[in-house]
Amino acid sequence: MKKAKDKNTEGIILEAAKKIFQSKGMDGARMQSIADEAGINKALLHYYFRSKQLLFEAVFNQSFSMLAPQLKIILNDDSSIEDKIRSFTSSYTSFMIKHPYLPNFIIQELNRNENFILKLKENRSFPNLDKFKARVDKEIEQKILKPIDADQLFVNILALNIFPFLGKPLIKAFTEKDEKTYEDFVEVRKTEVANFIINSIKSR
Amino acid sequence: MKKAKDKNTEGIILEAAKKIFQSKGMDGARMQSIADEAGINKALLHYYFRSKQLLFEAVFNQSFSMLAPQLKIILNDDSSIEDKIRSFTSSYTSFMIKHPYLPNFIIQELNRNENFILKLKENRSFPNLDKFKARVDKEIEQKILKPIDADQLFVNILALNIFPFLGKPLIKAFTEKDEKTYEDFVEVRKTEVANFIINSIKSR
DNA sequence: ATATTTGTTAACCAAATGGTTAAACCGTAT
DNA sequence: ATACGGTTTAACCATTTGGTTAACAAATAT
Repeated sequence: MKKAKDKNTEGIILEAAKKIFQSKGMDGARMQSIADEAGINKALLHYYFRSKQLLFEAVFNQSFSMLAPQLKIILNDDSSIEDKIRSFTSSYTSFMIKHPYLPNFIIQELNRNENFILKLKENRSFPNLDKFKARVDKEIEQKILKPIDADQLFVNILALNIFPFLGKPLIKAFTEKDEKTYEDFVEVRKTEVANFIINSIKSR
Repeated sequence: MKKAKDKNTEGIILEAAKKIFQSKGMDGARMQSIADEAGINKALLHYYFRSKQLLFEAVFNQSFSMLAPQLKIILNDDSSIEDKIRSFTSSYTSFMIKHPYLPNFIIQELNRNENFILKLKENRSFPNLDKFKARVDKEIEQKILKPIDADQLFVNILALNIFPFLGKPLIKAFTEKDEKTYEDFVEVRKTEVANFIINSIKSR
């Protein structure tokens, strides 16, 4: 369970906290569970991170910042919209297969605390749609794409990629898939979702 | 705050519990808050619903069963896939505008307790995809639709419709919309999402 | 009218929970 | 070796929380 170099207590705590917070959420997580998971005394949590709230924020910020590199693919890359969509869809899905709790965690906590996202927007290099929008509009003008609002397209791309991880229990039940079948189903989406989107927006 | 006929305490409790549970979740909700919201003594909650868990389940089941009529549009209707998609997209979005907490609540609690959905699957008339699948396959054979896996299509439809409510804070931040602009954005989706899907799957 | 059942409340309780404290531990510089 | 700094722990604390109890109120039956 412990990471690379031993005795990096702060890192061990963060790792344990990430695991507990991501699966139980802020309200459901217990400081004692995090301490147990990290194999340390509960007081140490407070020694390193003062309060549950601050520990949570550390975990949340770290989790959220894992998304940025993914979004860069679609937002700050110079390739065509079609290429952006294909590479984002494939890369994002691969990434989330490795971090299945991440989407639900982020979405949930953002909904729990509306003004949480405001902090994020100020501080870090928050994702910006301008370049993406410009490219969409350009390709529409060039008749490569059919007319579509860039925001709508962006939300569609996110929706199709993220939802399978958010709604997994629901989808598994509706489509009567077991764990293995569901994994295959998601794997297929790496290419199918891109085709689905491009089919819809490309001029012919 | 009180509903129609006064003195229906059980109903008042359920209404209050729905409000609190939907906005705070199972873990974040406090029995005292629910009692306050209902304007009654906390002990009455236990008098009518024994425990927090049972009260929660009552709320959850009621909330979940609100979805069934919506899904019927797409699953058990005899119209064409195109018509199903158009009417579902419009009707579902209208419905969720009126119940904005519902999607996040359901998704969140299903993720929190995986075997929760098993109970649902047994008891009630759980949504079934068979008819939808048959119709998709039929229309593919008739060359009305391009080949597509019905499960994938179904998930795409859900994703595009539900995600704007799940990811609202995220989307608002990314696309820099305020509350009003976001409402308009969602309103537009009632038709745009249907067009987007149909564009993608229809043969020409 | 009166007994009985149903509904409602204030006060209380035990367990859980986030957080604190004071002492112990341990590596390192003196 | 010893004093000193940061690190770690066991024990503790105050508050919160879900849940209970016993008494009271209000219908309903007799």
